Amino acid sequence: MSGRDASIETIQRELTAFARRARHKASQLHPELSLVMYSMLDLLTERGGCRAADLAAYFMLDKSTVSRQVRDLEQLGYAAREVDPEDHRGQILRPTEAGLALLREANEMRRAAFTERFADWSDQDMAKLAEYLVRYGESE
Amino acid sequence: MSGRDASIETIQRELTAFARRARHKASQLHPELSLVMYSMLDLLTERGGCRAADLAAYFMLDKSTVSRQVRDLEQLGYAAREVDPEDHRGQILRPTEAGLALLREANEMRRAAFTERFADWSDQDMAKLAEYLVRYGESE
DNA sequence: CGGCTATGTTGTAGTCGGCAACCAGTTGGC
DNA sequence: GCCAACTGGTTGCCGACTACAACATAGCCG
Repeated sequence: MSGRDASIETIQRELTAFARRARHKASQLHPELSLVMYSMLDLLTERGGCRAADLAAYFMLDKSTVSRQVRDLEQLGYAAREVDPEDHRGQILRPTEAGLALLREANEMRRAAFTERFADWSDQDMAKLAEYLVRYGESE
Repeated sequence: MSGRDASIETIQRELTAFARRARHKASQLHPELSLVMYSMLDLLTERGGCRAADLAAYFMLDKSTVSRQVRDLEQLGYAAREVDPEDHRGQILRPTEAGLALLREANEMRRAAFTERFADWSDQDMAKLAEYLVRYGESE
């Protein structure tokens, strides 16, 4: 097996291992916000508002799934919807103040856990891992 | 926010996004085998047989969940059970020939998909990503 | 033997996800 | 202008996965 194939094996095994543990750890880290809702709120904040179709595309989820999650987010008061003035079919989703506060809190808890995990990493290595993951994510 | 914190934000977001997409991709790659069953079959093969309790501990799943998954694996003919001769409470689980063949095929398909995804990556970058992921996984 | 622990199974319920059918708004060809 | 095709979103329905609790069975130790 070539070095390339060995790297591929390692990468797929590690990413799969991560996927297996993600939900378990997520519920431990911030029990008040499901992983899905957290991720969606995070993307809404990152992009400063987007449509449900964008969420569905980004997370590779069915639009019905996104529709229900968005409905719950709105009912919990963490996100608000307004009709897109440029296209009345769509809705612009934005996090509310409560949503932003919850997100900040959850982020801080998660950041603390990650900080501990990366205690012995150099700044350069962390930046490079982040860069690789973005590059990998973009190829999906 | 420091560069370190920014890296942590990116890493956690990308890894979470990966987890969300993992199941989706897994079902596309080998529809006949769920990600959980694949992982279990993989561990059974790697360890050359183990008990349901070991699977539960490794995947951080409830024993009832494992029990049902194992039952399905057996009904599909991909795994076999036998009472542990040393402890009649437990069962030794082993992949069948069909299970091994399915695992080989799924592995090959996955490897091919990853190969395509990394087509424009240099050997060095792939090796470094693999190294980072292993290092990250070890800290879990 | 009698309590305690460990291994699995089953019942129940909740969450997440996809598919299909549907409605509403937009776009493009005629 | 008008109808067809497409897009964004909602809802009904169902299957997959998971946890928790209750239970049966088998070993362990006093």
